[in-house]
Amino acid sequence: MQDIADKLGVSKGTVSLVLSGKAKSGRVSDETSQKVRQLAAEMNYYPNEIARSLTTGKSMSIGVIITDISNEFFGNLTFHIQERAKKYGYTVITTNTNERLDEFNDAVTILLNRQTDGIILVPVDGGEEITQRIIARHIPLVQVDRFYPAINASYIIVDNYKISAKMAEMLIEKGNRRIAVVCYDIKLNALMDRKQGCIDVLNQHNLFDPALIKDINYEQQEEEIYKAIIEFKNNPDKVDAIFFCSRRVFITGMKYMHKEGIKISEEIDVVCFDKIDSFSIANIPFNFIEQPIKDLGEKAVDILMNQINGENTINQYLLEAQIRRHAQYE
Amino acid sequence: MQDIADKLGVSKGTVSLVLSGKAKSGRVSDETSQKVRQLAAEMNYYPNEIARSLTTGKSMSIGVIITDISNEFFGNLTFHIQERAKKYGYTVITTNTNERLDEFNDAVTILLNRQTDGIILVPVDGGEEITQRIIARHIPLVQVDRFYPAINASYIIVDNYKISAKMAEMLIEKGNRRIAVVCYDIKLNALMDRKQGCIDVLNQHNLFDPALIKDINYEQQEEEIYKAIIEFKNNPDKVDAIFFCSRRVFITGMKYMHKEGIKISEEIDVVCFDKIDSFSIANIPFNFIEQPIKDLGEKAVDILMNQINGENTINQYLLEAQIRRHAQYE
DNA sequence: ATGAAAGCGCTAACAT
DNA sequence: ATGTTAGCGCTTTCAT
Repeated sequence: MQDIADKLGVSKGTVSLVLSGKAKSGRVSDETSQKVRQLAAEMNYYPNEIARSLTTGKSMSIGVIITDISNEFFGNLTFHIQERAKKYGYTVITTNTNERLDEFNDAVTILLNRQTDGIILVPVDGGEEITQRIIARHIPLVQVDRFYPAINASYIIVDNYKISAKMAEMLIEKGNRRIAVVCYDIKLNALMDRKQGCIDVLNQHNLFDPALIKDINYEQQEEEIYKAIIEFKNNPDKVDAIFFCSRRVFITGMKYMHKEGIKISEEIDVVCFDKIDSFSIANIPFNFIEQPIKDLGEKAVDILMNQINGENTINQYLLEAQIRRHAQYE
Repeated sequence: MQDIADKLGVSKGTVSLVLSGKAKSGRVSDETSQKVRQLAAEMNYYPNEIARSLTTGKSMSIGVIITDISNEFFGNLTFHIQERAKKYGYTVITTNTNERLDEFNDAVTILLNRQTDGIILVPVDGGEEITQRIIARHIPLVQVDRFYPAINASYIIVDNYKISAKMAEMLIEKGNRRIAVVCYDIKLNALMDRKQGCIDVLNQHNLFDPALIKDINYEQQEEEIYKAIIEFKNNPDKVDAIFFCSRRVFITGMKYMHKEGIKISEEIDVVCFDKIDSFSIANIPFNFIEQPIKDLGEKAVDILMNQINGENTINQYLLEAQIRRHAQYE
């Protein structure tokens, strides 16, 4: 920048004004503007955003902390966050926690140090303390997909309880009586709500059987899900339907149902919480719950941007999911 | 930092030395070190990485430009890149091009301005010019999954041609004679190699029939793939197998094969180029090609880091993919 | 063993 | 309409 100024015999300040688009305001003459722009192009000058950030105090970047970018749900979520942020002229730094507290803590620290202008995060079990630090430093924050009840901050999540209850109602209406639920044992509201929504409805209809509720340990999901499927298969009182509380659990469950020769839908109905891109490779009918991922991501960014721009209110949104059906051909 | 220095009556420089772990070198006394560390913790001081970057000239971040983070392949790739970068203490900024040149150009410009210490990118059709700028600015660069033949830079890709040819050989060996290929018409080496690998082998065996090679337009893939499936179904000379050149094409193809009542594997064999997480929801046997995504991502980071650390050689790797089988139960 | 000071590249307030 | 200057928070060289 100094180079440009020198060669043109003008000052660095003037060059800065032109190059950061503040030339209009009647401040710099068109002639100078032209010359500066032209020379900048010739020298192929690129502004140094780091230096700019240091002076302005804004990094024009936001941090996103998710569980695992290779997971289809978070991949989609991140995609929409990134595309939305792009519209605002913001850059996105993503990090994975792999559902681990230590990685979550590291991620927050790094983003804080990098002076991201705001943070969107998917809470991890036990992360309240470090999350409070974000707030203490007055860095705009939005929780997504889950939230810490003990923390007073913005969040945007899906109404897991409601849609799960609705799904259970629907299963019962269709004549299912013995309904099983397979869910991780992780103590996060998103998952617990899904399970509880089912259980409450089953109870209302006097159809609740604790033996049909399976809590799966995340680390040993393969074995535990397999075990659950076998139990359901051998249950003397025939199981009518299985509600799988998340994508991965559903995939694994289907695998072992196939292995056990269970005719899905004919013998046992299944439900998947989440839409999977590749449902169509299986020609089997079942219901699934589609979350409004695009809304989730875009709105998270919108809320964050409002906070970055000085708005001081806390926004807590509960979005509605949809029950949909993957149909069978023929 | 100045605050800490003032309160302790030492200089900013000393504090800097301690806090950036350079206290040892016999430079700062243990006593001062202690005091500085303690006070920093009390005041809960966070270093400003932006300022640090400005002085050191290293941003400790790398940029990653991919097609679309919501795509399972790129989600996985990005995951491994991020995890590897984390090990090196680097932060990752990701952006999606959506396979569009304008977005690709924007992405490169943004990363260059942000002073990322290196860039890993998935080339987009026509992006040679801006990619040259990265090189002109001496920013370390690694291409992944694809590469620009006209550009002399590092890359790491999968040997698409070889594995596709091998797959075709295998199909023929198993007795398939009429083998179809469904592939996007995008002019990127990764895709063209997959198609060509098949075609060359078919030709060698005198089994090549141009009518069975379908070039699919990316924008109208649904309709075009459907049309292709119908054609195959109605082909008077029975089609034995279909090689789908990528994940999305496979999923869509399977959908329409189901719709048309084609018995997959029994009537027509299928092959999917790429592994899909949720194959197991379908109890259908078929072969697929698994790319070494983890290697791809990790090695890309390793190569980049070597360059960042001053190594000047260009590394071009061709990794081997694997043929695997999704088995059917019973 | 520690202090002082320059400077990274830019912006913004103030002069002129 | 444009020049000057201070300073963002840190590292690093050179003195002391």
